[in-house]
Amino acid sequence: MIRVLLADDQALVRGAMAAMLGLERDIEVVADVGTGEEVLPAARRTRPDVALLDVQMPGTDGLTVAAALRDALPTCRVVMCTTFGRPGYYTRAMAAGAAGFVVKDAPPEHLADAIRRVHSGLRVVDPVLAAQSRTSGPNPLTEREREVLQAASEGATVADIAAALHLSGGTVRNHLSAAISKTNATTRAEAVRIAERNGWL
Amino acid sequence: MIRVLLADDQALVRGAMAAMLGLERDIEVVADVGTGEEVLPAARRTRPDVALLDVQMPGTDGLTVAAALRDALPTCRVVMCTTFGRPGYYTRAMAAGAAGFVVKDAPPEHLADAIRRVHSGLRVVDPVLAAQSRTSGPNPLTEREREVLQAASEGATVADIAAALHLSGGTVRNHLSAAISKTNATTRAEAVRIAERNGWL
DNA sequence: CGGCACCCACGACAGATGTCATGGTTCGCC
DNA sequence: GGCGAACCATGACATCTGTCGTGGGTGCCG
Repeated sequence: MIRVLLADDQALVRGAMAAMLGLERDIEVVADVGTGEEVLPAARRTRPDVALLDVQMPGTDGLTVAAALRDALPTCRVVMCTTFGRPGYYTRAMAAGAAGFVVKDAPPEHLADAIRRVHSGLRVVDPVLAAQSRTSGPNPLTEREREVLQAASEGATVADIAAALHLSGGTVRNHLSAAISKTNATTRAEAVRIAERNGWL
Repeated sequence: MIRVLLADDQALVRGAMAAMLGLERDIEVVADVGTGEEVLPAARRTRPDVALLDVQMPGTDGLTVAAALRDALPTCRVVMCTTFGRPGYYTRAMAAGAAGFVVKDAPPEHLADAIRRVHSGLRVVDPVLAAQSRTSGPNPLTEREREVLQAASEGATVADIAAALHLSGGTVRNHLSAAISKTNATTRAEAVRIAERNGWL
């Protein structure tokens, strides 16, 4: 029996996935939570063999949780599950010690499959994403650039960002300019889109 | 036995929802499709009692499909299902003739419940969303403003939009200015965010 | 130590953006 | 017919944005 912990912020799909996995003879869902913060306590309590984590969650995101979980329960294998097949997510998930990566576009059978493989010590990779993550490369943005672009992505103006990060307006524009150039964009908005698509934010 | 058609672009969650609904004694999933275009043919073939449609789908979106389905199979009731509880989606879904509206945050039991209620002739509404849709009101943007803002949301500059819509740059700026003012925003980017949140795009 | 990368800042400039005033057209409605 | 709403357009203006050059500070590595 493979003990599975489920983490996804959308209760409906979480319940649905639990139902689907429950149909499998060798899989047992022992816990399901809706936020990143709940994962660790639930995992300590239920000792799952595999944790299925959504990347996007309110509060602590799945990637951070994956790393923490790896430290707290080294025997528990992690499968990341996400709506968006962004190359950056993939690489970051692997860096955070995930053993598998499944996009929500994949055929349903893939999920139970991935859980079994990961449980038996194998790694489950999405070949398309793996290729993309090689071509798109690692995050080219420096920490400051990422921070500034992130703020801009939420609709903040230069003045807003400058105030929030205690910088001068000129410096903010410099960082934005660098980010725009590194993403091969021509506008701030475009840079945001590209960075988001690659999971660089 | 309630015959249900499932439409959601993410195969994994579609399969999971099918599995969950399959556990219910009185519900039978007779078709499941991944795009808006496939809905009508599948519905004609399988004659479902209830269609569960995701709002966001590649190609034809769920709201359009709902209206078409209402014309083609008037006996088939429609439940809209979506990740984002945007007030505009709710009102548009109701206008398109949907009988129910479920957000993916809702507890899993709600889904089967909603299907049963809708099948028995009732309407299923999300009280929170209904309230929001009253306060946020109907789409204040004119068709042109919506069109221009939509283009801007995809990262296009004024010049790009002007070229795409065969307008002068000044006109585009005027429409954008009007949209910004109507959304109580101060920037184009902010206007986009607000409009998206309300489902006005 | 001398590079090198990153961070911060200032100034200046072209171009884009948001606002406003003004004027034209069409269409539906009282 | 008069009126208002939506559409398109122009020109002018203040402001914001993106770019570039320059300079100074830190820390790391060969």
